[in-house]
Amino acid sequence: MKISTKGRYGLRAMVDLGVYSKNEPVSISSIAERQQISDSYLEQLFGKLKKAGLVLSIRGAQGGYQLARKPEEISVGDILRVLEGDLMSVTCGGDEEEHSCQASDYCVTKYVWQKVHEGIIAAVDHLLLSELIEQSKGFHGGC
Amino acid sequence: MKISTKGRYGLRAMVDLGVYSKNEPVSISSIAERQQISDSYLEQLFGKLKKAGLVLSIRGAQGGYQLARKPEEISVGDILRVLEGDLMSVTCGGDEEEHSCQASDYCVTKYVWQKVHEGIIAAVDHLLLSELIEQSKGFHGGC
DNA sequence: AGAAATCCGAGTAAATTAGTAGGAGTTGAA
DNA sequence: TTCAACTCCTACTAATTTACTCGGATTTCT
Repeated sequence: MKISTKGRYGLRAMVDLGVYSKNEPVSISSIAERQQISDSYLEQLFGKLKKAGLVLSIRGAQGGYQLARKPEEISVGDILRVLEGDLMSVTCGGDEEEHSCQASDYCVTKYVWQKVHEGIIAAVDHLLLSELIEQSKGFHGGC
Repeated sequence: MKISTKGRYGLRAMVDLGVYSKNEPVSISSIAERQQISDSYLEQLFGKLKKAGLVLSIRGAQGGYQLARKPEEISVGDILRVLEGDLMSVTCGGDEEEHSCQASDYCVTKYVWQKVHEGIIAAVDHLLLSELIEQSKGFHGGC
């Protein structure tokens, strides 16, 4: 079980965006260069982040992206949910309701996934982008 | 982010094994039938569980598997770690140490994965197989 | 002897992930 | 007013991982 590059790259990119945001928007290519991520792949991620309302875009030359909210109002969970989909599916069998436990909404392993889900959510929803940005500023960028 | 069939099937199988353990060993084929999982796939999973010391095997006719420890001494985390590998890799870049953060053992996103990891571990290590077995007995098997 | 089981490793099909490519539309500035 | 720097969008492909299957060897009870 691990987080995909979407989540990893996206989170780094959002931190980068926070760190390098002045008054002007930040371009994807500058983030990509600093973070050593492919331009076109990052584009895709920002498409999702924009659609989810976490960033704003300014088109055209000298355009780029900005955080849509203050970084203390964006949690790591917000970001990861957009990029990773559900952080932990809670269904028992697979993605959909299974024949073997259709009637009862109870099921042993579902209980387990529920607990794991709660653990993850508690962690990521209490971590704010602002914290990461501050830390990152102190520590000279990096991965 | 989700748990693969290895983890899901394996957990169900371990609960099943606990529920149906009397004095005799329980065969893979019987578990597979009750849980609607392919025999040969389950075999693989039990291979891992055995190697990890969570189950014992008895070979030959009328052979099968038994829990290696009392179910209250086996946590869900024990099982999932065996079947899923690390529950959450904590490295920042990918699987290995990356050039971009080799020197400092600090890195912003690594901090995030660490927190997520702690959340997951806290959840699964406090859930005991015995609890699931008891619940499952009450609720007529199922997924 | 023979059936019922574990054991073991190789092979494969399907799904997902990761990343590319190409081009259309937008805008600021020379 | 043209050009370059951007976002935006969608389709495609390569690589990796997952989810199995298959065949056979070995062990052991009856």
